[in-house]
Amino acid sequence: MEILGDVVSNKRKIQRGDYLHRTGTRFQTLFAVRRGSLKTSVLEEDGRQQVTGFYMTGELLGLDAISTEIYTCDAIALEDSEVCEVPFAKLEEISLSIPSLMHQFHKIMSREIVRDHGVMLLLGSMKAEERLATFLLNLSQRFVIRGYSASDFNLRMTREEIGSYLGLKLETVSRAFSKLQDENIINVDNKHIQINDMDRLRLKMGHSSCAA
Amino acid sequence: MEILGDVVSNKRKIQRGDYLHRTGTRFQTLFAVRRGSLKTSVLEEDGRQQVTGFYMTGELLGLDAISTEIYTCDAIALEDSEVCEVPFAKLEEISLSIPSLMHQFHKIMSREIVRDHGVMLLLGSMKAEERLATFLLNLSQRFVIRGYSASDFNLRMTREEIGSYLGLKLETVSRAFSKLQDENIINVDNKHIQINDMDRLRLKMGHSSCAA
DNA sequence: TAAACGCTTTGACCCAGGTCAACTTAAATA
DNA sequence: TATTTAAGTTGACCTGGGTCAAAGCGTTTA
Repeated sequence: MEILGDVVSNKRKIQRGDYLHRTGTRFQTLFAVRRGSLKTSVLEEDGRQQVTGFYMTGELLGLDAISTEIYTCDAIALEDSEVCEVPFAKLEEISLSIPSLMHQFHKIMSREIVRDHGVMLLLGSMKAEERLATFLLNLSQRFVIRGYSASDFNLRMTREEIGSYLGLKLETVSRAFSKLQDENIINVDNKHIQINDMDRLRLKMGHSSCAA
Repeated sequence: MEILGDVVSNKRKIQRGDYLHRTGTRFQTLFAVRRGSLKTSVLEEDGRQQVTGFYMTGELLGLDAISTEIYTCDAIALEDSEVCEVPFAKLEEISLSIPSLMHQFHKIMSREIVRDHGVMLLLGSMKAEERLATFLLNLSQRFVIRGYSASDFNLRMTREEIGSYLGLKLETVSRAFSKLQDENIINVDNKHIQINDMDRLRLKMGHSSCAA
């Protein structure tokens, strides 16, 4: 990622709620998040919408568009953010002369695939509470990596967006938050989350059946 | 894909039920399916299993392993099959001198991401019947590309495997098959599927609510 | 040919989570 | 500061699909 940032950099500010790119428009650049956070979502003809990912500092958007050279999803800023444009053709060109850059890029794409498989597992086989626990632990981990607290953070997305990502309705997300709070595993104050008992939250991820 | 096949080829036969690779083992090669079909699945500590993909001739397995250099899922043959080993280091090396090969490879990885997003949409927002319709149409399309009939084919996987992939129980899959047959949209005889009304099947994908 | 096994179908029942609605709180706008 | 609007919580009720059980088939093994 650092290498990427050095290679090509044309910064772009984007305000909360604004589109970074839209489904169906021509693809030319990837975007590296420098500050803030974004969501990506796909929209079906019948209006159904599914959030496919949340992106924070250092993460890369647009990988899906390489195959058809058209963005396959919308990317929208969850807060005022800043991204770095990475012209894809240029990236490919440069990686021809910097093998480690190419290798790094392959790893990043692969990581995206692994992440998606994780979400598929979550959507395919987990109960509501397990999904939310998994989601919170994933966020927590990503905050830690960026030097923030693992156990005290603010959500950038709404209950509805979380629900869409987790394959749940917003009411179910809200109830799952309340349940975890009742059990003293987390504290919820609107978007402000505190994790009181990381271990028990981890247990929640695993097996709902085992009478936690 | 054809280029890939030319570049590196060390064939390997694999019998029905055998593992092509296992979760946790060291990654060195991608695999291109030459004949037959395979499934990939991830296994959780608590025994839960999720099928993450079905692969047929010409498709590429192992992309998930690039990021950690360890296979993140099991790959198992659904029938007697043959794959072509593609040493990844060699692929990267060669693509340095053949830009079009590198570009093609990037497209393939990207396509996998798009495919996964499609599955996420399916798992996150579709009803049982819609999921099955989507699945059948996807298979149909892939058979057509390979020169087989779009409307008459044999499934290689069990109801349980379909269920796992679609986030449903095998009984639900079976019932959804029966329902589509009752409506004369498809014919089901065990693993033999005939699509009688492609258009109505497509409608099923979209909106269950609209009283089809 | 029988026995055993795995896969599939179907029915009866139940519950997690969806739906609908009322209300509360927070944030944006005037 | 009041007013509107968006976001979140909670309750009551309902249903799609999970669960459990029984039976039907097809295929392999003895």
